[in-house]
Amino acid sequence: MAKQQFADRTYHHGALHDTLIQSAWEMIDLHGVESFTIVDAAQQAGVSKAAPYRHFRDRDALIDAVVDSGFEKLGAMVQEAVQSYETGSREKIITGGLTYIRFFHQHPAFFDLMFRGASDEDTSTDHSTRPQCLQMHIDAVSAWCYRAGVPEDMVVDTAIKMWATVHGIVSLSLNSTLRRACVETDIEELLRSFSDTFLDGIEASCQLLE
Amino acid sequence: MAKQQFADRTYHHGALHDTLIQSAWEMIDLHGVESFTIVDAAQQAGVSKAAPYRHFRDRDALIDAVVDSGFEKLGAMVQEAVQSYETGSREKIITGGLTYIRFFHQHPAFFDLMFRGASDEDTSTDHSTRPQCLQMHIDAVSAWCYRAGVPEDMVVDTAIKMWATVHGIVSLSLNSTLRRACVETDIEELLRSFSDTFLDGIEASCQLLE
DNA sequence: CTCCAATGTTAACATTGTTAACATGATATT
DNA sequence: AATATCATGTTAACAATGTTAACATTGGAG
Repeated sequence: MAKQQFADRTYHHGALHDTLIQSAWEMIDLHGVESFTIVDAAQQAGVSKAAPYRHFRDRDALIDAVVDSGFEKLGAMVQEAVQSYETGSREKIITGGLTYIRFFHQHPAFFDLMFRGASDEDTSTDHSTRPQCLQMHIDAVSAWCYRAGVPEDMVVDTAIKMWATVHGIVSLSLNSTLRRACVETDIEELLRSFSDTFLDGIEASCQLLE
Repeated sequence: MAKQQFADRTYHHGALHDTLIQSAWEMIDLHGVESFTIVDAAQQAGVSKAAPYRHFRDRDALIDAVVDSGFEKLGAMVQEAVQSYETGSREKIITGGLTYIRFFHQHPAFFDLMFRGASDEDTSTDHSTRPQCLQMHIDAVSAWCYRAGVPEDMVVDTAIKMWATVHGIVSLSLNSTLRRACVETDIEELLRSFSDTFLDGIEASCQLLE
């Protein structure tokens, strides 16, 4: 459906690369990676099933590109949500986390995909969007740490712990088996209280140092 | 290699169901799920490629059974590691978490697999090993909470948060992109300090209530 | 001992990923 | 403007896999 603007055009598609990534995103978003095929993607774009191979080495490479676009979307969404909050505020960190949660609740199929362990050591493509997302988070935590008097050498540690928390919560809430165990738990409230307990703990331990 | 005890036996294999699960475990453990095929599994068991369909509806059903066996292994390993610790102790919880981390560092391919979100609502098979793993953890946290004077209605909440923490840490340490950000971080030490900060926070907030 | 249900085999088939050989046309160069 | 070139698309093949149907074997219940 749709995408007819290119379907009956000329011999050359003109924007196949981007169209494939976008189509693939939508298809995976709706039905998961397992059922995603190059054939379907090509058909939806109105080209032959061999055409995608002019733009992507193989199926995995296309999926990899879709994952990159996912990190872009995630980064943009977090940035958007976070910008109005004061630099160094606790709310800025928590809002980032909440947005992270909401993003993957909207696109659950991509959670597994974007953080699967077996990411090839693919040096050919860029992938810079991935560390960027983490860096945004580290910056926010870093600013808060500075304000709260947390020593320099604990910043990355603190950021990692906060990220692990948010990530673990998402994973929990997306897993069908484990979800049953906490069906009545408000996920967003869970993150808030968790963050507060944790950040309180950091602050307390740092005040002892002074 | 191996499995010849059944290979040249009779027309009927005799233990194909379990053999397939075990072979599949090993193959996935070594090379990941994507490259796992029914054909290979059948060949390794010394049967035709159609034989597995007498025991499993399709490829996914076999993988699902392997995942169940994984939860069994995980549960056994945690139980083993934890049993010598005192009921209700903080160390018992942390040791459980450390074992969880070690298990998935030994079997990284199964982390994605065992916690993938799109687990079908398959009511046909058992799957009771999955909640069992979580229940063990909840019990340990529950015992600690009782000792620490944490009110009843905070127990599940606390257990979920601890689980999310451990799970997030594993996910972080297995992901190739994110691993780089914390390459010099000692994962096990990270869990210890995180747990201490968090559990201290819980204890402190509960003492205020008294 | 006989029969049947469980389990295994062989032989097909559609789908998919992938490549090779060929076609087209947008664009730079003369 | 004419043309050469290279990126991009097409068609036609292929092997591998998942899956099913039709048939074979056998262990065990009656």
